[in-house]
Amino acid sequence: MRMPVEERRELLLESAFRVIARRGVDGATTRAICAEAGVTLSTFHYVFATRDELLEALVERGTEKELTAVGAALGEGAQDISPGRAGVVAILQSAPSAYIDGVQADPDREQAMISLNQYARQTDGLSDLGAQMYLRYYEAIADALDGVAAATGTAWDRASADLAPLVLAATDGITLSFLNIRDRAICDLIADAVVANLSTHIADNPETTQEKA
Amino acid sequence: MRMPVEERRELLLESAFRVIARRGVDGATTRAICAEAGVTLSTFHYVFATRDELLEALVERGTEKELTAVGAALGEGAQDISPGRAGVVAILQSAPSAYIDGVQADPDREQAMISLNQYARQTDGLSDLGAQMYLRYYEAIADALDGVAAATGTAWDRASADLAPLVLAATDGITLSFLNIRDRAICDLIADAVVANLSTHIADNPETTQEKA
DNA sequence: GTCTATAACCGGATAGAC
DNA sequence: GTCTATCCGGTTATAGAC
Repeated sequence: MRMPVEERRELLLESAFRVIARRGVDGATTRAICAEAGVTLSTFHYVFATRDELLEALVERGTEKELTAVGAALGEGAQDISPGRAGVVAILQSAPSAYIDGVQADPDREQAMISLNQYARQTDGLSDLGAQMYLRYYEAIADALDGVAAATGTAWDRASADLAPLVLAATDGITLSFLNIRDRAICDLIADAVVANLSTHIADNPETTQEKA
Repeated sequence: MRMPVEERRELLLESAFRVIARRGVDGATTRAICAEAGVTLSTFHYVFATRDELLEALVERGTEKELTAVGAALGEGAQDISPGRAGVVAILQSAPSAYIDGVQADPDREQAMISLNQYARQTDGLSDLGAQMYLRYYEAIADALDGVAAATGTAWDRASADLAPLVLAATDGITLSFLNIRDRAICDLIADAVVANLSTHIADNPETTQEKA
């Protein structure tokens, strides 16, 4: 079945991601990817010069997709905004819950993201990309935290950039816990702890001081 | 150089771990492991029937070693015990700091542990082992938390089994953060947050009530 | 127990027809 | 663009000498 290059490229990237989710990066041989995509080796090499090239593209693409997914998840949480500390807590509680829902619904996806991150870290020329990936997550989370504060008329008692690492660490912890023992209750425990911790960093500002009293 | 089987077995396991630390599980070919150990392929297969057999043994051994390492780290922290809330906080602060020191001193070691955990999770017949690994960590951490409380004459306001997941999630988060961006300050931020969170769960008991006033 | 040599296989990549 | 057929390097595992 003939197909323009860009489309075939997308198909191969998606197929590769699915294979990696099931069998890890090293299990994602060109043959396995091609079988998943329903094409032959030649078609693969018509689109990508080498397997490494596909993996690099996949690492970049994975980061972008994850960032938009995170943004979307936080967007949902920001639906029901009530001002003041209570409003912040409500949003803080819904976001990790939504994240855990996502992990539970599609654990293989997270498995693939972890595999790709590890691959990037251990691969010459891609380790910087792994670092950038994390830094961009931090930025996105910090922006989201600022957004929450702004929307609820509150503020954080320290730079949101200092709070973002806690959030990412928590999601990493939640993800690994779930992938290893598949116990949602434990994930909720971790999520509750982060929410509790973040809550201690809400510094009510003038508009909502009445919440405090 | 002749050597009893058990000794050769140990040597091969250690060599394999070092190779995995540098190049990942899939980079740990039998050849690479043998080169690291200074033996030939035949010697490898005299000790282990297959490469998979070595990897399985290594996953088990890795868990044990990590558990004893965690125990030792907590043992150090328990040197200077002062009673009451202040004593707990002191221990809580020293433990993660020591953990981060360890990660910083030998990041490849953590890289190897992560690789092995991921390998176990994605390998048929070893995924249960990955789960057990995590559950045993939880137990060890819960025991340590109980020990801290007992040594300082305090208590936790909830089951230590409900606090353990937070600690492991934090160490996972710290480890991944460091491996990706190598910024110790960020690791300390995460560690501080866990300590702060755990501190909120100290329920002073009769012996140390004076601390509260 | 450890070696050298080799069998058997798998993976990435290419050639050339269509 | 996509196919079939093939090359070639590297990997696991084994055979048989010492």
